[in-house]
Amino acid sequence: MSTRAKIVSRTRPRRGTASAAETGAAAVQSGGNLFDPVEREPAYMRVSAAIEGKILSRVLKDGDLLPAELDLAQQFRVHRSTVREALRQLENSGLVMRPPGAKRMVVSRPHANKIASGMRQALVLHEVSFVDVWEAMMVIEPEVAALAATRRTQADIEALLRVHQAFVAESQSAAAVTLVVEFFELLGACARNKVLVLAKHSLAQVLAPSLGLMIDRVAQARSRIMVAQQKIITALQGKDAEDARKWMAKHVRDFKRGYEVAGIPPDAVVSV
Amino acid sequence: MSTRAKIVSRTRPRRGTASAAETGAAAVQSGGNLFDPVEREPAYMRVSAAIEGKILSRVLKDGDLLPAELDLAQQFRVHRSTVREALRQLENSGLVMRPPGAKRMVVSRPHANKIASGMRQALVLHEVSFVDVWEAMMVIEPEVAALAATRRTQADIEALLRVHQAFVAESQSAAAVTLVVEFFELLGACARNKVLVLAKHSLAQVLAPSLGLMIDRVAQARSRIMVAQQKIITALQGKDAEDARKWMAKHVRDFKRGYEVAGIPPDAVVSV
DNA sequence: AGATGTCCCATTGTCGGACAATCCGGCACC
DNA sequence: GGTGCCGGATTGTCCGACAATGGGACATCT
Repeated sequence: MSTRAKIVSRTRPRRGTASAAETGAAAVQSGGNLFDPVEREPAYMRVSAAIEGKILSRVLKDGDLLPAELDLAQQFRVHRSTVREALRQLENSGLVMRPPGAKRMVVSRPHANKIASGMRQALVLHEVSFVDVWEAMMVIEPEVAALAATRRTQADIEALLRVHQAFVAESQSAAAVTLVVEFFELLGACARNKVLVLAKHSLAQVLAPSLGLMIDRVAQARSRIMVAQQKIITALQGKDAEDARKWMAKHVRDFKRGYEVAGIPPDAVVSV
Repeated sequence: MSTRAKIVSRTRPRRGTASAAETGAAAVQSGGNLFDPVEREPAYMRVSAAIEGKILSRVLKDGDLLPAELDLAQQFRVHRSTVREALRQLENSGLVMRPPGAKRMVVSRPHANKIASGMRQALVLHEVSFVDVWEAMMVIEPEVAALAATRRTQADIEALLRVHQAFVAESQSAAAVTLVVEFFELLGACARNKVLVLAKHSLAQVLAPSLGLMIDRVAQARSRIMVAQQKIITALQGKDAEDARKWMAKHVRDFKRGYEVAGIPPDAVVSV
């Protein structure tokens, strides 16, 4: 035994590291390796996985509030610090959150924003270029517009009109970009498809900063955006999917032209 | 002062709670509220934000290894537990990871898998239905196929052929689903667009489980998949974007038919 | 009654310190 | 060259402590 074992030699059970070799069957199949790598998973992982499991299987529902840290620590037979590390993971992935100015944490469904910011991080770090994002928009947005045309309600139209008019009014201010993005978001909502909304949302997030730059530099950008929005709304109003698709495609294509005119190289990577 | 202040009244600076009221300007604009909510952000948040910043701004590059926990603790003037909580956040978001069997953590770009699993969680918790996912595939996959047709290399074709043949050979086994998914992934790679690959990847992940179910239940599913893959490969080989798009659309449409035949209700929500 | 102050407790955020397990590099030994 | 042992570095986990805050319950003031 090491000489470093000072005074006390507390035989602590080392809870996190023992139980290996669980998948006894099918050992001699994976590429000739007789043994699988022994699995050593830290306790904080297991704790967070356990809680995550309860959430995903809806034993813990949206809005429920989690037991206190000490409570959890006792249930898992683990120290509070360990529980806290697990909680930080869950908090980060958006599965639990703390309403501002509250102590206990509550279970929550990750909001689109959470996913989008993760996506943005990934894209930034993978040095994705502007054309990549644009291409994705070119694929998704027109189809979303077409879907929106068939599913929009009257309330949708009115909301879109409000945002459009706000853009017309404030097209010179710095809020213009926000309004353009909001128009896209709203249009996504009309399509009534959560998956596409999520994807769109991320794209918009990533694009927004450079979009602002472009709008500032290109004189006719604002008027072209106005026209496109107008045409799209009209198409939605007439439930004309084909027109909606067409105008949205034109709208998105304009972005690229705008970037060219603004002198932003198309392979510029998106950044924070 | 509370009677609970035992013996020692360590005047600890309470690092996390002080510096409020930083945005002095523009106080009287947000809906008539004179004051912004005072910002109390826990120290572990600040630490993780600080490290995240260094990563996103590439001061810490992919592959660099992070300073030791104690080191960080000293730099941030904070306890090691606090640093560890911050690290758990970064680890969870995929910005740092630990190569199996190493001590120090290394900076890493979040892999597509990481994002996809976050996306999957979100979709599950938002009770997204199968049609939603399918609709998204209907939008994305054909366009990706078209892009792939114009950009594929000879190596791509060969890789696709290998997977296709593996599917033909093993189409009866349980590995069949994996191979179908892999075909999609590979096709995405041909399109040379990271954004679309990311989106596709998530969709495939979400769809895979129920897809397995469907293939097992529907007799002619396998042969239809074979034909579609064959046609798609041929289209890619001839760089025929239009054909690629058309066959992929057919391929994806088949999935829905398969679900109908298999008796899986189209509005069944995806699950873990 | 309603507003306000007081006291206590539960819970979180943070800290200091401790130890075992493990990885890694070096060094003697065969 | 391979092998085994040693010590430093670092992580995983624990223990225990305390301040700050939120939330009640309750008394008090008007």
